[in-house]
Amino acid sequence: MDNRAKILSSALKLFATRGYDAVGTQEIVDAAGITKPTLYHYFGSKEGLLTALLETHFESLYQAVREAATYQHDLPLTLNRVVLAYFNFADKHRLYYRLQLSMWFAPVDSIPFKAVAEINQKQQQLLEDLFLQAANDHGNMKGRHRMYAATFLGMINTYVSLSLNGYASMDDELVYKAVHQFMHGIFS
Amino acid sequence: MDNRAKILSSALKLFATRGYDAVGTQEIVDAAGITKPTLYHYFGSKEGLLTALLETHFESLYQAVREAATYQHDLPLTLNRVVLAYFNFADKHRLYYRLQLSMWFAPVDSIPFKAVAEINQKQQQLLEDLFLQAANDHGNMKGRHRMYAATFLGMINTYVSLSLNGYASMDDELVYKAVHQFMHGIFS
DNA sequence: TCCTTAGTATACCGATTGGTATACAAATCG
DNA sequence: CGATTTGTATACCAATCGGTATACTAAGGA
Repeated sequence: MDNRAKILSSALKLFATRGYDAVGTQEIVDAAGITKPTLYHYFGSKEGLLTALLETHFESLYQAVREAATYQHDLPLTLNRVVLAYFNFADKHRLYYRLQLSMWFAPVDSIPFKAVAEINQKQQQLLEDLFLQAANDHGNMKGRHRMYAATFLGMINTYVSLSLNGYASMDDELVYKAVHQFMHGIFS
Repeated sequence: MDNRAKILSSALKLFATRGYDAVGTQEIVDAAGITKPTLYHYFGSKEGLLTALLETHFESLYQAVREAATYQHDLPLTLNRVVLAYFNFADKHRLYYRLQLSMWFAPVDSIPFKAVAEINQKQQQLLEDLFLQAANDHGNMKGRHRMYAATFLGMINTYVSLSLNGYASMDDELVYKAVHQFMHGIFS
């Protein structure tokens, strides 16, 4: 692992568990076993480090969700795939997903929120497109694709958060439960 | 408005928009028009100020939700009341709800998370009790009260967040939509 | 009136903040 | 080989961090 990777790894661990603003650059470089000029050589600023962290990890989540979210006239199947994609990713990159989750509702004028805004928007867009297409096959869904996208992602993040904190496990059963509840509610 | 109230007000605005760790005590006292010893006289520490902020505002949310969540063998009605209670509160105390929301998924080892943990637990407990009682009338809900509570609160917070950012408005229609989706899913 | 208490300001504390000027070493390239 | 680029450390910067010692004022009770 080269120094750049060491810095990313240390920063991920610290940001995800204590928060961006609560962790100083000195602590990061100490944990990485290097010094500050090296950090600033690779990332330019503390904010640049955070951005690089998101760019490094988000791309693979984005690709996975994008593939899962291609609509083929079977909404239940597609939603299952999307939830599965999120669960697989979050389970494989637990620390990173913790970080992304902690930035999801960050204060609007904070650095973390600005850094994560594009990521949130890209996820929202993928899901909006999906529900927009699905509305062609399910007339009663028309005009609600934005709400569906937001609440679906909200539900996924709720389940992931429960799992990351040990109150559930991201297995096939939870995927089924999540999708079923989203589609049919709690009464069936 | 006395000095204590001035400090609480300034701190709320700053914490909610920029985040607890990103705002220094000096900035808070400057905004309040007083000096540091006054802040430490009333709150003891920066963390104590945050705690006082939560205690000051959460109680009225808790009372409102507790009344709304008393089950009388009509789950749809009760859920409507709960969502309405949240919307009314969040709309009346927008800044505070932004703060509470930003701390909801805060990193586990951060001060904000520890400060908000009890609040999260109390809300979860209210909703768990509700779904536990409801499960007596709806057999197919049995054993899922924890999940229902978590996802219901997750959905409420998703809707509130959308509204606080201007993508929806917390009116009766949104209450109906939220409850309907939670109970019957998206297909009806 | 005297004493105590609450509240507030001035001025300061050591530690840490994000960030950098300088120098040097290793690798790369012509 | 010599020159240039990349990477890294030492040592430092002004500014800010959370917090406080001291002194003062105003108010209330005995």
